Amino acid sequence: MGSRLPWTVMNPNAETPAPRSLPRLHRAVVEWYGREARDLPWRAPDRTPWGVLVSEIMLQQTPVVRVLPVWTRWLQRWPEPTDLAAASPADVVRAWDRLGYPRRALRLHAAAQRIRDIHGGRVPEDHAELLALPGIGAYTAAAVAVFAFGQRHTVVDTNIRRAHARLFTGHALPARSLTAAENRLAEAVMPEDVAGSVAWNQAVMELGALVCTARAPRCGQCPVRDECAWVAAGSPPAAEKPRGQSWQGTDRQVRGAVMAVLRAAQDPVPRPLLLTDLAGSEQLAAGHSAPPDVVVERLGALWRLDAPTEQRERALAGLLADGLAAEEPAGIRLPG
DNA sequence: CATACGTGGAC
DNA sequence: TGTCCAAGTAT
Repeated sequence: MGSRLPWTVMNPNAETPAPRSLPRLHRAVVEWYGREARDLPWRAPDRTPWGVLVSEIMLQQTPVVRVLPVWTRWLQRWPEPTDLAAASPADVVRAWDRLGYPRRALRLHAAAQRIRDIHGGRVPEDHAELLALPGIGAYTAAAVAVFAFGQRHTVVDTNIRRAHARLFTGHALPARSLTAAENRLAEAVMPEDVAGSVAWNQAVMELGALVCTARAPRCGQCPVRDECAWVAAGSPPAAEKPRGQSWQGTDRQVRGAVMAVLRAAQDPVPRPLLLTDLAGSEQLAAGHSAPPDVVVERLGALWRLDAPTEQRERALAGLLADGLAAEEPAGIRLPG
């Protein structure tokens, strides 16, 4: 067979070890990383496992540029897990600022307490122990084990999934949810030696973030363009359109607005006042460019859409269930 | 396996 | 302008 197509294209279900061409791929991508990688503080020589762990949690579904300032402040304020463990949940959520998904902040806080209580205040190196921490799933456990402790694990994040899909499988985008086949592929294409595997994981992730991007991939700058199954196939478009996350008029939107009010308030907010504030919330007005009176009218319409009070109450119930807000005589407040 | 979960920048 | 997307996790 004189075909130059990547092995997975010829043998999509293969679970066999790496083909002969992989070392060249490894070298090309790792060299590219050495040239083009971003200078991020959680990659610096003086990084700590705790700093890496914090960065990985913050980076879940959140862009690097938004994480950078918050991460820096966070590490200054809470340089060790035990420092964060001693903080109040309210302070933790406020310091989280507007990174989004504030439950991550609460889980990170809980993880810090667990690290203090059963790991002697040190971030555990063991993958299974990392996985057992709140807020840490398959990706983050592997990422910390690899990037903080230099171990050999398959790191599979959205960047790597996309790069693998194009490079090896020939698809524009990976499936909606992570499949067992993707994990097998990640293991199959990873260098056998520990140092090589760490470099490869880091480099492919960066390649996905900077070059092999979701929207407009910069194939002209790709170090492995000639090896790419997707390019070889003529860069066909994605099979199915991604399903957008609904937002307007959902509990989620209301939860976001509630969080904005509670973050800004130092004292408990009386329930009636909270609901009033929500009606005038910028969050809920965002996306409307009409004059103020029209916006207010539209918001009114939004609230009236279907049982508006019930919707607000449901969002509030969600916050209470998450422990993000506490119900007390004085009003609603952040926990702690 | 699908869905809920924040926030804001880019096209 | 509305849609898509960003180093996922828990249920």
